[in-house]
This record gives sequence, C-alpha cells and structure tokens, in this order.
Amino acid sequence: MKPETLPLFAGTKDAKLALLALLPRKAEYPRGARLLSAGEKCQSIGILLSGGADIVREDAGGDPVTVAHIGQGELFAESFACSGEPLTVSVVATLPSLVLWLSAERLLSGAEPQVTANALRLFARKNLYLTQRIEHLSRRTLEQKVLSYLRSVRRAAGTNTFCVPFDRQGLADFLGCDRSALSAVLSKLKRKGVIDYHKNSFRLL
Amino acid sequence: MKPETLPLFAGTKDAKLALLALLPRKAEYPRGARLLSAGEKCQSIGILLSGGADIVREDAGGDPVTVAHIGQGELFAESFACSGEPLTVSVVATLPSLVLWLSAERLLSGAEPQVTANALRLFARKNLYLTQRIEHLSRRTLEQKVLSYLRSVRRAAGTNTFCVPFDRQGLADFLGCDRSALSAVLSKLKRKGVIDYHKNSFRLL
DNA sequence: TCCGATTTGTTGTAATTACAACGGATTTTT
DNA sequence: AAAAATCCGTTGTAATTACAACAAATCGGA
Repeated sequence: MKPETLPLFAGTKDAKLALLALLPRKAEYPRGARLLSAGEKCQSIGILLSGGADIVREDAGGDPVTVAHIGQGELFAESFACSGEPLTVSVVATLPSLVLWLSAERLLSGAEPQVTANALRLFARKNLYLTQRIEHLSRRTLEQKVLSYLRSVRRAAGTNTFCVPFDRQGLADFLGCDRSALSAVLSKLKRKGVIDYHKNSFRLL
Repeated sequence: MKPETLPLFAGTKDAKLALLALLPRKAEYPRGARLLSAGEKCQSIGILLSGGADIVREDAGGDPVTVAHIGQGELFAESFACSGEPLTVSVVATLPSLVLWLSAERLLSGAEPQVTANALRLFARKNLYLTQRIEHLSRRTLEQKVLSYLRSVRRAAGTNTFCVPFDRQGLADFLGCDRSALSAVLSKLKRKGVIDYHKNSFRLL
C-alpha cells in the first residue's frame, strides 16, 4: 500500500510532499513483535501499510484482552500520540507487518492544512464508530445488543438484507459476549421470525 | 462561561479573533428544547456554555436511550459536524441552556492552526475516553466491568483511594447495567475485601 | 428539627448469560 | 480425496443479572 494514497493525504496537491512534512519512517516487524508497549509515551502515529496487528490490554488484575484488530491501511495509536497520554494498551503484530510512523507533533503543527483537516475528519469518524459500539454494548440484554447492531448495519446499508463484517466469534467480541450465547440468541430471533440469516448475511424484517 | 477561555482556544494569541474565524452564533434554549434532531445534517459544532443537555438515541425498534450527558463547557455533535454524517442521535436540553455554535467547515479549513491543533487534541482525548469505556463494557460479567472501571480510575488518580464522578445510577448507566445489580456487586466485592467504599469514594486494594 | 425527596442497599424471582462440551458443517491443507 | 482445522449451532448447568418492590440511609429545605 502506497503512503501517498492514504485517506490522510486525500486532496493534497502533492501527497509526497505532504507526507515528507510528517517525518515518515517505515519499519518492518515479524509476526508476534510488539510495535508498542503499554506505559510508553509515543510520539508517532502508526499506519499499518501491510500485515495485521492486535491492540491488547494487559491488565494487572485480569488476563490480557484483545481490544481491537488493525487491518491494512488503518491508523493506530493516533489518539495516544496526539493527546500525549501514555499508552494503556500494547500493539502486537499478528502477521509480518510494515508500519509507517508519522510525527504527531508535526501533524498538530506544521503539516499542510489539508492533511490536518483530513486527520480531523478521520478522528471524527472514529469517534462515531466508537460511540455506536458503545450504544450497542450499553443495551441490557444480548438480544437488544444484537438488534441494536443489526439495525445500525441496516441503516448504513440502506437495505433489509446485508452482510456483517464479522464471523460469529468476531461479532461476539464486538458485542462483548460469548460466542455460543450469541448463536443461541440469533437462532431464537430467527425462530421468532424477527431476523433471517445465513453465515454473515442477515435480513432484518 | 466565556468562549475565549475554552480549551479550543488555548494558546492562541488572540482568542477573540480565533473565535470570530469560526463564525460563532449563540443561541438560548429552554428546558426540554431539542437542540438537534436525529437525521439532520449539522454543519456546526456545539459548545454548551451553560445549562445541561442529554444525547438521546430514539431507535425505531426500541425505546429512547440516553447515550450521554453534556455538561458545561463540553463539545457536542462535533464528530457528526466534522465527518459530514447525518445525526443518529438527538440532543435535548435538560436545563435552560446557552449554546455556542461554531462552523465545522471553518474549523476544517480556514481556522488558526493552533485552534485546529487543539481540536485534534480534544478529539484524540475523547477517543481515548470512548475506548476506555468500551473496554469496561466489553467485560463479560458485571464484577469485571466494575473492577475494570475502578482500576482505570485508580490509574488516573495514582492513589488507591479515589472518588468516582458518578452517583450509583450514573455509574450503572456508564457500565450499562441495572443500578440495583451494581449495588449488589459492589457490596459483594466489599464483603470479599476487594474494595471498600462510602458513597462515591472508593478504595481498591 | 422535622418532613419529604432522593439515593442507596437488600431481597426474591424469573430470565438471561457464561462456560464447557460436543457434533455437524464448512474450509483448508496435505 | 483424505485429513486436519476451523466455524457454527445446540445442549445442559451453574452463575449472573434484570427487574420490581421495599427498607434504610442520606440529603435539602421549610
């Protein structure tokens, strides 16, 4: 994936130049490598050019929890880098990965205005995504969580039949529940005639 | 609350000027008024100068749910305004309120760089806050949710004794559970000697 | 201080969910 | 094609939680 084609540089006259202003560094990591560790302060925004990684919380009291997955082209650690807070999570490569590191300081001052505006938009979008997930997670019962989620996907798709970007385990993680409990709720909803589904294709009536 | 003293304008040479570049409009709302309605596209970022408001989701299938409260000095609708997405929630005044509306378009291009940088930092912080809440909400049991939350407050406070900024009902809403169930879990943890508390002052051992 | 209102804890019950185990289906690898 | 691995739904059980109702404690005026 070419850095200049990233959404962050959309609309710039010279993406290459805009990129250089952010002091880019590329780094390769083997599978299993730690890109960042909890407790550090990080000055750089990460962009995963290729490969895959997990954001992991290793809590003192509890066992480690995978908070999110990072796919190709996605930003990570941007909030920590831009807010100056130390990391509360670690980032671990699940595949051999190529990472582009960009200076957060430069992004905050000294970058092309178009790039900063893009960043603001990206941050806003992520906020919306997080807020939506919170709305699903806040429902009291699993059935409500599932319906809240399916309705949000339907709204985004604009059709009653749509696909979800998860397998069952992924959806269970996203909704903060057990996979088999999710399966049970889904088939109950199917029996009740509220939804229909096959694999990750759903219909909401 | 004076607009020029807002964090958004911190570090500007002339806060008044920086404010004017964002085409500010002030508006007053009586208690119960809708500041924004789901489905609209909003071009403006809201800042609550005084009063109080709730962010409410009115779902087709379910009853309305209060997603968040907005207090004095807080931003709202900023993510929708900056990303261009239509609102999925409504905003309702719970008290007579004074709102400062600022042009999102201007913030994205044409604002003082310092202001844009401040916005980026604020968005980043909100991001972290939302992510943390998701981590709590994702735990499987209420006990884990509570401990996850209390540990995060302890980490922020740096001491084993600390106060939480919620009453019980507020904490229950934040953790997505029933208030009495929360009370029950808290006293179980107290009996087990894991925590101690009185009102909203907690000690985590 | 007294009263009313609000907040918080407790109890009981019904419903929900986690968890583990298993079997069938599907996919991938050899 | 066979074997292995993964994914998915089902079942049973124990634990958890929602929910409603109520009692105790706390708070805020009058």
